Amino acid sequence: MPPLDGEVLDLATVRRSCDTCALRRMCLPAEAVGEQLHRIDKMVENHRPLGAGQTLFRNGEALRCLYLVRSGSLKSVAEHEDGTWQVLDFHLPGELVGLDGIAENRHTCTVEALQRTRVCAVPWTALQELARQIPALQNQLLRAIGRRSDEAHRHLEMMGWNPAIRRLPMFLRDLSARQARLQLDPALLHLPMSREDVASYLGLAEETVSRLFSRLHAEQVLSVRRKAVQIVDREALEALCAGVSIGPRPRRSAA
Amino acid sequence: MPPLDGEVLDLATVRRSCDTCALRRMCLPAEAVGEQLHRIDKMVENHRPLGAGQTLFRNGEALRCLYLVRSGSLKSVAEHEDGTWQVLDFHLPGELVGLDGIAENRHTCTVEALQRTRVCAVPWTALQELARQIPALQNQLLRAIGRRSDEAHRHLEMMGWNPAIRRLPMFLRDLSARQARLQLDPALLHLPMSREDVASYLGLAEETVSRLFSRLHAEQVLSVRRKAVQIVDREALEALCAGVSIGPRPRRSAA
DNA sequence: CGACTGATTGAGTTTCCTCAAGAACTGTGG
DNA sequence: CCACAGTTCTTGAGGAAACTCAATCAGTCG
Repeated sequence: MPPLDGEVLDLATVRRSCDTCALRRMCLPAEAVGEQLHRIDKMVENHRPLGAGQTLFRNGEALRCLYLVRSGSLKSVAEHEDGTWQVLDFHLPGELVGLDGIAENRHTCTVEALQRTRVCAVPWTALQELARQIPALQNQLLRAIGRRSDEAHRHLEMMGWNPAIRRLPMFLRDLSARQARLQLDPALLHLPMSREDVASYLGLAEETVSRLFSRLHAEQVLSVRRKAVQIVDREALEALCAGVSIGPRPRRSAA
Repeated sequence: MPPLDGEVLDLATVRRSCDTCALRRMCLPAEAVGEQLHRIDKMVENHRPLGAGQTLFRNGEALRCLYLVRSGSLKSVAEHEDGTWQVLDFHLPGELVGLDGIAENRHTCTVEALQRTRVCAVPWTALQELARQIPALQNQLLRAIGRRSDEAHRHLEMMGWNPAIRRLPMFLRDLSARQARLQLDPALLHLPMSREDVASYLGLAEETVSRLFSRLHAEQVLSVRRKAVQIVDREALEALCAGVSIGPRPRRSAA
């Protein structure tokens, strides 16, 4: 069996308590102390590990829980009526999943594990109730949802006006930063998703993504071997991210 | 002076109280009753009307209030470092504005009036506090933020894999539905934004949008005269929205 | 070791962008 | 009230980025 990706912290161990969890600071109980922490802890359900390709929940299902990724990774997929689909997000350890169900009390996308993945499950009604009692938790929750739409907006900005050669570096930079937060080497990426997934996420064709990887490899910006991607020249990568935009011309300052 | 757009309900009148507001059912106090309604009402600040082009808040400003559009319309604009910008959203009466500031306690985009516009302002800290006391309000608030990211995701889906000829009809259909909620004629649109704004929102060039309007006019789907757009053949418009997608091929059902 | 899935590369085509010019509307001042 | 200047919108021509189709090349798993 190949070594699992993203297992450098002791994330793979079965959850004991929030108190001892390596991800606590990135999680909902980030600011909770003592008794509060205990109440949050009691609420969390264990959830059996997901194998690659298994779904955490499906589009249309009622919202039951929010999930926090402990180890592994997942993707959020929007499924269209005509059978096409689109990757909306990837989820790494420490990230909250399931927020898509809040508006309608029903999930609006399907979340699927990209590899063997463990999550903590937090029942939504209990969480809402507890948030009412613990102001810091309410705040944490509101901000988590807010962050989700900010991220969607950043995704939108990337898709809107950047050529492909800029999108892929931006994606890799983002992944790298998220790895860094997990105390993993920010230069050594193990993409858990397929080229097709990356392409869908970036709004490009699979072939285009593949060509770009090859090109960046040839130009010594990356070292690419299938899913193992190493950032060889970070400055060059950043330069690509910052490359001249082809968006609308700068506006004259409005009234 | 030309007649203002979107003034069919008595939205233009100065706010008296949430109790008598035509937009109440779409607003935060939707489910509040009696004493609760009064407490929400007391919290709302009057806000002077904005002229076309004036900003409600700017990118980077601290989050002070959420705003509810009473009449008129606004756009959310993301401003990039290199001077380019992108329209992320349009806001019509009954819609909540300012949620972009929640994650970081600081606004991440600039919101600008497209025409003469009135809003109600709700101080954020007071709202948070009150939400703690009124569960229905907390729920309303969480769902409002959740809805915002769902909308961003739908926007993303539209931008990701639809040809231009499909994006514009989808945009018009969306606007039409939002007008219908305001009890305005869903077939008669008065676009308050410029072609450039529409183009930016759809991730297209201004010229492309213009050409598409002309084409849809020629094909009797729309009647277009500058900002006055009439949906002549709704079925045809829907058909365009549903047109064959060029996204990734349908997935075989995953494990 | 062979079949299968996923990734890469090539060739040709399409969509949509850019640049550029002209038309329509808006508002201002004579 | 009309003429003119400034915007905004429309239309045309040409080109480039990225897509589709198709074939080949790893790697993986039974």
